[in-house]
Amino acid sequence: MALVKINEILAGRHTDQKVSVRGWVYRKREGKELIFMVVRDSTGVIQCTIKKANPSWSEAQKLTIESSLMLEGTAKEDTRAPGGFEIGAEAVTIIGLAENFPISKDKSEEFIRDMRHLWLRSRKMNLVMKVRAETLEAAREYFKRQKYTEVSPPMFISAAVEGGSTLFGLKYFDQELYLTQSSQLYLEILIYSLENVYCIAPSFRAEKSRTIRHLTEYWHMEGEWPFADMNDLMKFEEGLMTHVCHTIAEKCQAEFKELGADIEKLKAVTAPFPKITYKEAIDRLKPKNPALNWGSDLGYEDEKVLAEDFGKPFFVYDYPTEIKAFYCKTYADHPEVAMSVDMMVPRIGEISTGGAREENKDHLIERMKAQGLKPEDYEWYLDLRRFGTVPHVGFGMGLERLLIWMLDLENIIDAIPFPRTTRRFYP
RNA sequence: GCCGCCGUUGCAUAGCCCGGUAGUGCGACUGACUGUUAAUCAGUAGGUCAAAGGUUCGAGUCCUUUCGGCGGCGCCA
Repeated sequence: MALVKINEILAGRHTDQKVSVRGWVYRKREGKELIFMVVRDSTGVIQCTIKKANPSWSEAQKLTIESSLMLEGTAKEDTRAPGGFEIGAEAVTIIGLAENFPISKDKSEEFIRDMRHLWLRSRKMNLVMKVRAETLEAAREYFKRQKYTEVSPPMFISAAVEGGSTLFGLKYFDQELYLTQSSQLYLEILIYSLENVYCIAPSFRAEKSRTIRHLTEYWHMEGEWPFADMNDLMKFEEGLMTHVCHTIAEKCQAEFKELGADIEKLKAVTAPFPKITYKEAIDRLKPKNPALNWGSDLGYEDEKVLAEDFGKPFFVYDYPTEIKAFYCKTYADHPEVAMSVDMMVPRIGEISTGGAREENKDHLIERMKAQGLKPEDYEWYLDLRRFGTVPHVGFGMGLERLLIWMLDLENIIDAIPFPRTTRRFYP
């Protein structure tokens, strides 16, 4: 008897054949002559029936929600069954009898967050995790096609990438270390050997943000490469975003359908994206928000207004130097403007930040001092400018922010299996 | 960091404004019934109302504080 996956049966590939499935009880309805067992595995759910005359009847009666089991029977097409197919069970074997499952149809957000380890079994989380995996795969595929080498940066670091206020500190034997908030500086080291590099790794931020788009631990897709400028950077980001959206639209149709997410939005993503400068953004927003001036940070509300206008991913670039990090390259003829670019999407705002990096050692030291940073803390970073410095660019994109936009998720915590927020780190 | 909302049985909730024996649905258990779609019907069990203090003859309800949770802004991806 062939051991099969449930989605194969639902695709009609085993109709009228004897099959064996392994999985868990998703629903159960018990009658006097007939028991309906809805069984799930990693690929889907299918209704199974067993009649009272069957020797396994008493075993089936014992089944509880989320018990694991092996079930053998005949796959049949049946319009009465949800999904159009069902298995007429001939033998049922309980593998692990489940206790009373705590998650039922009445559940609050708070409760399913406490039950995350069990909620991950839900259809919703199952589907989102599959889209997440496909997204990672599509991103890697794009980087690889463009001849980028995947590298592995450290999570323990000794100095901050930016200010330092958002770093998690930790005891490292007798020293104080931090968890990385971006792998950018380490990618910058590696371009001198491998040229085009990328990584997909966690970033940690100790921001006490209380929103639907912040995690303290999130997955960061970062790329960095030499001999490139702002145009190259935006072109690459457009290409990555387009490739990921189109690949997901093709590969995850079933997941989007069951989740009720809009797949047309992904198909509509095409390069080139709209691009506006920071100054143009300020001019556009000024009538609605008179408080904005050159030098103002664009707030989330401002970004949302812009995003609603475009209705799709777009870039804002050329920000004031004073609101950007020390490593941002500035224009030689007007140093008050930094070569920095954010990609924004509707509802979420920023999903990526990138820019050209300052390659001149003396300018870099000036910028560090202006921001109250000690150049001696960044000796190895300055060495990169001492030994064969090169113009280079890079960016970082938040994987979970990309996912909540693609899937229309209400909260970023559903884009990652084990979310860490300011208040939650269990399980 | 600032602001707002919430906490009643395993789960979801009513009751709080206007103080007077804590009610319902789901789940569990018992039984009936059913090609059912997280079915339906009958019955049973299940609650120091987040904690502490205060007001009161009397507090789930009013007041204060604390704890826990959620969200908005700031900050960011």
